[in-house]
Parts: sequence; structure tokens; C-alpha cells
Amino acid sequence: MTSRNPQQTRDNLIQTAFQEIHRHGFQGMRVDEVLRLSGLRKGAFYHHFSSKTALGYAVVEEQIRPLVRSVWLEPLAGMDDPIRELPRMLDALPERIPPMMREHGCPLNNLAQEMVDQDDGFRQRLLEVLNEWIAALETMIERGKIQGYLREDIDSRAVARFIVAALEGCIGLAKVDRSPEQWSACRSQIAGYLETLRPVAG
Amino acid sequence: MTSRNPQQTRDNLIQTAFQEIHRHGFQGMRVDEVLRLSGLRKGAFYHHFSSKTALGYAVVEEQIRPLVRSVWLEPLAGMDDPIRELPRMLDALPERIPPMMREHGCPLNNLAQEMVDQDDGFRQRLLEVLNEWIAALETMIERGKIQGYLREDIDSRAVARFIVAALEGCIGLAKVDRSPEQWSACRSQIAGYLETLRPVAG
DNA sequence: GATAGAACAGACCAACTGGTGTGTCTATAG
DNA sequence: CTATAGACACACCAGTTGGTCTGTTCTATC
Repeated sequence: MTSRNPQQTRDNLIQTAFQEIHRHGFQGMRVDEVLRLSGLRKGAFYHHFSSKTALGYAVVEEQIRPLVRSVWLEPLAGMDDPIRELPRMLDALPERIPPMMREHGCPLNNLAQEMVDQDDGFRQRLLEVLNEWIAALETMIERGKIQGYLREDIDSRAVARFIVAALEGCIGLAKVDRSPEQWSACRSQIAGYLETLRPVAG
Repeated sequence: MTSRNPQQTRDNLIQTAFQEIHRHGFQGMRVDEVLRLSGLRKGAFYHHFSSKTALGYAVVEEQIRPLVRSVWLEPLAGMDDPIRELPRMLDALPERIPPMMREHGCPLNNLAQEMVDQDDGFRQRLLEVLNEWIAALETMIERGKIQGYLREDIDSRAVARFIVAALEGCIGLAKVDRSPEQWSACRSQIAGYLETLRPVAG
């Protein structure tokens, strides 16, 4: 019998809940099922979380936010020329992400689209993560301008927002028609779009 | 007391259900609430539909599909130069769609993202609608090629898919951060992308 | 090693949820 | 006018859902 480890118990609940939310949405996620999968009881659950919603918030903060950072933010750090390196990063993406994300799409966008109109707590937290992502892209674009890789008259924020929108759109489309093989085609179009940001006179 | 009108009763249920699904998702939609809003009873409901899921299917076929056709397909019919006319259409879009769509986003994409992994009946029907949309764009692009408005070496299907993906992505993003005013910025980026499809030597 | 509080187990519950069954009314064909 | 089937109303239900309550066990601290 493993000794008590409250931190591990809490993590267990959050990770299991994350997977269930990813599969069925937050409304479709069942507390009892999370308990069954994690081998815990009601007592444990409501000791660590005040409600199902509180667990959902924790999943956003402690699972989705770090995941977005590692998948989308970190690769941006050392990027010089976005036009050349972003498509390359998108190529390597399918191998970098957990298999679950290829099946069920982006956890951030899934949960956001579902819960934004249902609960303001979700909206605030998910919007924070989304804005962090957009801001990181914006920073990269600004840097690209300074280094002469990008035109200086482009609207960095608008471009950053569009990149995120296009990515989420492509992921969502691939999820619906279950065509991961179309990802490269999608990447090519994004690469084409990025070319519009290239300075005219090199 | 209004006389009986089964067709109107059925439409009433479908339209009310459509709004409730749009607001809360299919899983969040409650049969009892639809009944309350439409002023009908369980007897009426299960006379016209065999289950909640059957109602959902009817909503896709009889509400979402026609809506997609009128909003996205019909404006494509008379288009000659997509690069010039598509952005113009996107400008006029906010006034052409019902206000509900500005709040809650695209009913097609919302329902698709939610239900694709939950129910194969939804997946098939929603995929059909989506493919009809993509096919219409593809046709327009092919026409644009022939008429010399677009480069001939572009992958029509990939471009069509990306346009849909970008649109759904932008709508989804606007839904999350509730910034309809960013729509024009988003439109500009799409317009920029479309420029990449322009023939080189006019 | 006593003890207080944290970390659970497990039984229980009220509200809700989709769905059923029976009966009644109404339109329509003959 | 009457028979018949469609179009509902209404009472009812079994299973599920998130959540509570009480009690027990572990563990850190003095």
C-alpha cells in the first residue's frame, strides 16, 4: 500500500481530468469517471477541489498553460527568421506533440470554444493563455522586423493573431475530417502567407 | 388556442434547439429547456423526434446546413476575381449574419469541434456540410484559374481548405476574446494571403 | 508518544436528465 | 357523421450527476 502523497493525488486527479476534458469536453467530463480512472474516491476529490469547476480551472492553469508554453512558446525563443523557421517548426510539430493532441485537437482551443460562453472564470483563464501565446508571437515578429527579416510596416499584433487563428483553424479542420496527412498542405499555405511579410528589397 | 400545425411544431422545436445548441453546445443543451422555451411538452417532442440525438441531427440538416449555404456558399456564386471580391465579401459579413453568430461564433464549427469525437452521426453530417463549403471554394478557385485571376500552379483544394480553416480560426479567436472589431484586421491578413495566389506576370 | 490537523474512504442525497406510457384531442378521409 | 390515425398533454420513472457528511487513518510536530 503506497503511503499518502497529497501532491501526487492532486496531480493524478488533474492529469486524469485533463485527459477526460480533452476527450469529452468539460461539460462531458464526469467527476465519477475521473475518480474511477484515477482510483480515488469522492472524499479525495472534494478534499483537493471545491467543485468540478475548480478542477477545470486547475486543469487550465497546471496542464494546458504549461503545454501551450512547451509546444508553442519555447520553440519561438531562438528564432531569427520567422519566414524560414516557422514552417520548419510546423513540420516537426506532429512528432513533438503527444498523440492525444493529434486525435482530439488543441486542448486550449477546444476548451475555449466550449466554455467561453458558459463560464467567465474559464474565459479569463483561457484568454490569458491565448494572449500569452499571441504576445510571444508578436515579440518574435517585432524582433524579426528589427533584424530585417520582416517588413517594418506590418501590424505585428494582427499578424500574430492571424497566425494563431490559422493554426487553430487548421488543427480544428484536421480534427473534423481526421486528415493528419493534410497538415503539410496546411503548413504550405501558412508558409505562403508568411512570404507576404518579407521585405521587398531584401 | 392556435389550431394544430405539426410542421410548425417541428420547426419550432428545431429552431429553439438550434439556438440552445449554439449557446450551450449539444451536450449542454437540455431537452426540458427547449420544451420550456418552445412552450411544448415531452409528448410533442418524442412524437417528432426519437431522441435528443435525432433532434441534433435535424438541427444540422435543417438549420446549420442551410445557414452555411446562405452565408458562405451563395455569395461565391457570382465571383470572378477571388483576390478582390473575397475580402470585400468578408467586410460585409458582419452585417449579413444574425447577431447570435457574432456572440457565439460559427454554429457549424462549434458543433463540429464538440461532437466529432463523441458521436459518429454528428461527424458524418457535419463533415458533409464542411466538405460542401470547401468544394464550393475549390470550384471558385478553379474558375479563377481559368479566367486568369489566379496562378495555375496552386493547389486549389489546399487553398480552399486553408481559407475555411483561417476563417473558422479567426471567428473562434474573436469569440474567445470578444473582439469583433478585430475582424477587419483579420480580414486584412486573409487578403494578404490571397495576394500570394495572384499570377506573377498579370 | 500524544495529538491535532491533513488526507482520505464510503455511504448517502437531492436535483436533474433523457426517456416512456397512457390517454385525449383533433384533423381528415370515407 | 364516423372511424382512424396523427398530434399532442401529462404523469411518471430509472439512471445519472455533482456534491455532502461522517468517520477513519495517516503524518508531521512538539
